[in-house]
Amino acid sequence: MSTPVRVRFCPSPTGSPHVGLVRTALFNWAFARHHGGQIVFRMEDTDRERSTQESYDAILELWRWLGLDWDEGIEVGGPHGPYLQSERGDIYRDVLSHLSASSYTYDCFCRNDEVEARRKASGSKAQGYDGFCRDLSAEQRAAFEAEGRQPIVRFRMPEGSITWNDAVRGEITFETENVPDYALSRANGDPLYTLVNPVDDAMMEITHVLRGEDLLSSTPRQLALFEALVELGIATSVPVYGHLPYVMGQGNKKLSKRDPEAHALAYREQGFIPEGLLNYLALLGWAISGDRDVFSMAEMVEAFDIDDVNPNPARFDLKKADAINTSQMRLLPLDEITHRVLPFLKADGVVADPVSDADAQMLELAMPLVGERINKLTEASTMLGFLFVDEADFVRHEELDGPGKDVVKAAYDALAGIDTWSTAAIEEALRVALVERLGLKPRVAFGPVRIAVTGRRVSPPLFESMELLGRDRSMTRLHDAMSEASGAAGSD
RNA sequence: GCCCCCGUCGUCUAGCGGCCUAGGACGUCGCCCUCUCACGGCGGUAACGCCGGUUCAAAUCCGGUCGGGGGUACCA
Repeated sequence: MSTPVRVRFCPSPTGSPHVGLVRTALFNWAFARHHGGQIVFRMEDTDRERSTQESYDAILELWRWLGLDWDEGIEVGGPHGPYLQSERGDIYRDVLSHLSASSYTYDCFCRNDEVEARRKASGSKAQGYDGFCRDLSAEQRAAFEAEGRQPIVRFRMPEGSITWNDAVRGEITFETENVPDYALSRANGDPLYTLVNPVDDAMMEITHVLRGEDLLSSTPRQLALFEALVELGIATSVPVYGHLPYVMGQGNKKLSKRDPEAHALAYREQGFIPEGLLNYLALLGWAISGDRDVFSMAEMVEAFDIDDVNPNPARFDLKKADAINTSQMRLLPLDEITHRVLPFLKADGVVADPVSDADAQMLELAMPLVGERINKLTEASTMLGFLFVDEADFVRHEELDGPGKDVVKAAYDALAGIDTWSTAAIEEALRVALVERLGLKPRVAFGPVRIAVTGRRVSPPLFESMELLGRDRSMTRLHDAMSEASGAAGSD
């Protein structure tokens, strides 16, 4: 048996969580679960300026909604804590001192403008730090300190080349001459991502680092640091790195926080179900097979592996996301849909919170009519609202024209005479009166009636709706509609 | 500039040397079903960036080229 897999979620709590972040988490999750491994959740909040509690909360909320669970870390604890980087300062300082004692790092006193000036003077076209402070003499150092300068700590990149076998891209090599010495800490002593990310991966015994392609070019320096950590006994081994493709927006730019479709939590608000979002996101860079794209997370876990991931960037396509969500909705049993739709109905004021017995009863009767008709949870409110509203608050969202009013009148008259108020009886009466007697096409016949009774052009099936609404309320609405219509049509 | 990544229908992808006159899905177009909507059914549209090479055989391997993207921070 090989080493058990350990992966991590390590978001920075800055801003609203991005769908790309979720995709990365999903692949890590599926990978770990597929291999029976473990997932560590830590928060990378070393950027005090940008980290916020709101973002932190939003991320956890999102993960829970999606069902991306973890085994160790934030809120569940574990043997490698704390899992909040802002609480690991002592650890980083300690690592830094070990690194420094073994000359893996050096203090750098340079200011940016000085580096810039030197580059200009030398005519070099290279970017990045020039290594000026690599081998400072005691005198030079003393002089800088006398000026009151505070040094930052830089990692001393080794000579030669660095190669790794990327889990999604295969072998990648960088010459270290193209990788400048880089900063591990700020002048004020605060550790930077470049330090804390590999250090935590080492100490938390992460075996596979699956992350966004945007971090690919920082991998050689992390690998170099890792070698140092191994030498120092801080890390036991170097993890496998795999760089997942970008999630792109419109055009050729990566999906930015400014794009509305980038915000993962917005999908919940729009009525997506987790199964739908996750399923769609899984398709961005991975496929379960050549002829299928709707699947459960259990199926994904069963089938997923990292070397099947496609390295090309994927464009986020909202239309397809919608379609996948619809397919997942169709897979839910009716009572589950009802259960999930309820919070939306409450939020929209369609039903009271808590739900009254009468509303609960109506809902149970009405859901079969809309369960297969809605593609998002939010659609239930507009579709069902007419059944729950008080007559005094009922509004028709569509106008009825003169002919429409006549149809409603005919419908009213036809329904006034029926004995039993049932779907079949209502349909029979209306068909005879409107289609047969008046010779109307069905859509012309039932359209005005639908508007009169439900207030909308689009509704659940009409006859069933009327049965549920009941005779009195249906007749009242028909009556109101034809009266109002005649009044409104009078001037035409 | 330098370094790195990527390159199959409009989009997401299947394909890992012959099963490919390239398959599926979304989109789109047409038709059917139909009391609206949604669903569903049928059919059409549309791609291996380009040039060389390897091979009996290349979308699949290699090289180049072009194109796109990313990095080049005391951000992550």
